[in-house]
Amino acid sequence: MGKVGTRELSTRLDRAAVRPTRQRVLVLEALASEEHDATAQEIYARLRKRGEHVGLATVYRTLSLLTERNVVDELSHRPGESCYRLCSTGHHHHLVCSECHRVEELAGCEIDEWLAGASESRGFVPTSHTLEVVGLCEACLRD
Amino acid sequence: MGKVGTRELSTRLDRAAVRPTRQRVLVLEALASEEHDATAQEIYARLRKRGEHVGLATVYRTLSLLTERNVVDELSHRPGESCYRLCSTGHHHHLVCSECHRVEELAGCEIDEWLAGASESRGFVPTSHTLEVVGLCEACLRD
DNA sequence: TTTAGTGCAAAAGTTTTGCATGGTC
DNA sequence: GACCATGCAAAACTTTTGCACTAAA
Repeated sequence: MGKVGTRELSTRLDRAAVRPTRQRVLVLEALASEEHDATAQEIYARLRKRGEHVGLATVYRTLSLLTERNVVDELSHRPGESCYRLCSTGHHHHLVCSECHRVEELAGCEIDEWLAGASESRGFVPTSHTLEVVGLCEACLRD
Repeated sequence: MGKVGTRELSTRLDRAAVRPTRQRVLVLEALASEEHDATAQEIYARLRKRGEHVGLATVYRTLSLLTERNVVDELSHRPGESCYRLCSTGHHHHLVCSECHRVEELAGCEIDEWLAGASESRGFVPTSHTLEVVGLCEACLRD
C-alpha cells in the first residue's frame, strides 16, 4: 500500500471527528510511514528518535481513540502486545510474512458466503470476523 | 463440544509426551470443565477456589507447554491476555458469541482454496491462517 | 542420583490512570 | 472560562524468570 500524505491524514481525522492535535497527527504520520505494523511502544520510540516529543500515555490514548473511530486497525498477532496499522477502508484481511513481517492487504473477502452457511446450522449469526494469514512473501521465498 | 473425561486427558498428555503431574492434570481438567475459553489467571483462580493449590507460574508454564504440544489452543481475541481452550484435533475455527462468549467450533474450513488463489497474485504463499468469527449464538438471539 | 517440575517472590513488560498543567475554541 | 488534551509518575496487570526445594524415574 502506498504512503498516505499529510493532507489525507487530516481528512481522516476530520471524518472521524478527532481534533487534529500536534500529537495525534504525529502518531498518525508515524503509522503512515510505517512499512508494516507497529506497537505503541515502537511508535513512541520512533517519534522520540526523530526528536518529536509525545508522551507514551498520549500514544496509547491516541491509538485507542483512533481504533475506536476506525481510523486504524488493531491486530493481535503478537501475544502480549497490540499492533496497529493505518489501513485502507472497507473489509479486508492481512497476509503477514513470517520471515520479514511484511504485511499485505487482501481485499475482496469471499469468506462470508461459506461462513453464513456453516454457521446457520448452529443457529449462529456471524456479525464480523477476522482472518490473519501467515505465510512467506515473494522476497523471502527466494532466500 | 462434550466434556472430556480424565482418562482421555491422560491419553492426550501421553501422546504429547508430557509427564502427567498433579498440577498439569488439574490445569487440563479445569480447561475441560470450562464451558468456553479461559485465561491463565482465570484457571488459577478457579483451581484456588476449589481448594486445589497450583502456583500461578506453574499454570503459565503448563499452558505454554500444552500450547506448544498442540494439546490446547491459544486464542487471542482479547487484547492484553491470552485465552486457552481444550480443542478437538484438526484444523478448525471458532465462532465466539459477543454476548455470552460461548465458543463453538467450526470444522471443515473452506478458506484455503480462495486463499491460495488470492495470495498467488502477490507471490505470497500462505502456510497457516486463523479465523475468528464473532456473532450471536442461538440463545442470545432470542433475547 | 539425576533430572524435571514446582512454588514463591521478584522482575519485566505493556497498558492504564490520577492529577496538575497547558492549549484551544 | 470551560473543556479537552497532554505529560509525568505511579499504579495495575499479565506474564516471565531466578532460585531453592520437591517429586519422580
